[in-house]
Amino acid sequence: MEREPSDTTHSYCPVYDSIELLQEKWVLHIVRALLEGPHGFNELGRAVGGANTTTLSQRLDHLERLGLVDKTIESTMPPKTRYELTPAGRELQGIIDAIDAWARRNMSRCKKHEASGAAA
Amino acid sequence: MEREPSDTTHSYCPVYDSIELLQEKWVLHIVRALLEGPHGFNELGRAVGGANTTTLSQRLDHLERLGLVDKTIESTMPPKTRYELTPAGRELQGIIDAIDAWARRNMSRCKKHEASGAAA
DNA sequence: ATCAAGTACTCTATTTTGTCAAGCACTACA
DNA sequence: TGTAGTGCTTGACAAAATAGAGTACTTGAT
Repeated sequence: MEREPSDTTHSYCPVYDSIELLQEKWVLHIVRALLEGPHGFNELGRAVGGANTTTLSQRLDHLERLGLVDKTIESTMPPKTRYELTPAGRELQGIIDAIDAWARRNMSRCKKHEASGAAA
Repeated sequence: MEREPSDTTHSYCPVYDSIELLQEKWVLHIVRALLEGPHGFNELGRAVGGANTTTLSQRLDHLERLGLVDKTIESTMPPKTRYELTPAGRELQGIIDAIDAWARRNMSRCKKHEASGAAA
């Protein structure tokens, strides 16, 4: 009675897949930034808190392939690109809102708890 | 006009910190599993889809230090441990619900989009 | 009694993932 | 002219996650 990640009796859960996506490093930060409006590439990198270009383009590429982000090249040579959320991407607002709500209510307490050496 | 991750003018956002926490690999899966009820260690590992023990104990340790997870050793020698969410941890339900709602509405479309070679 | 499997972990080695630095090709401003 | 900005890509490298073995002990089957 073994279970593998690809186990078909346990999988196919879209929620599991979504979690897999959202826990990719920077993805949630990218979504949060993009919910505030379209961004350029470097601009976005700064907005999310300093993701490096390699990772950033990798993540954006993934989000684009999933149809959550739209990439528009406004001009090639002075390079100008615009990244923005598609309708499906904009629906992620609910998730960010939930995180926002939780964070404002619990995060400071968490850090306090951590600092007070709760692992004793 | 440089910006570093530790930039105090831009930081201190609890939301940013929460995202940092939630995007740690397996954390969302762990929370989702624990919302269904308490779990033992190996049991939890299987529930989240096969995280290895090293990573799992690391994550549980982190969540415990933040006061989101409670660890109870029920017996030392037949080893038996119980992991469960604290009240603050249980409040993460809202986030999982939001992910759940989004996933059911959009995830299948995403995968379709991806498969259809949208990166052409 | 002995074998197989389960509990909760930790340790080491290897693979996967993410990051850093540099560079291209060009514009804008001083 | 030089410095800084735009949007990326590539190759070398570091950090994180993984597999797999090992510890110590119990339960259930044979």
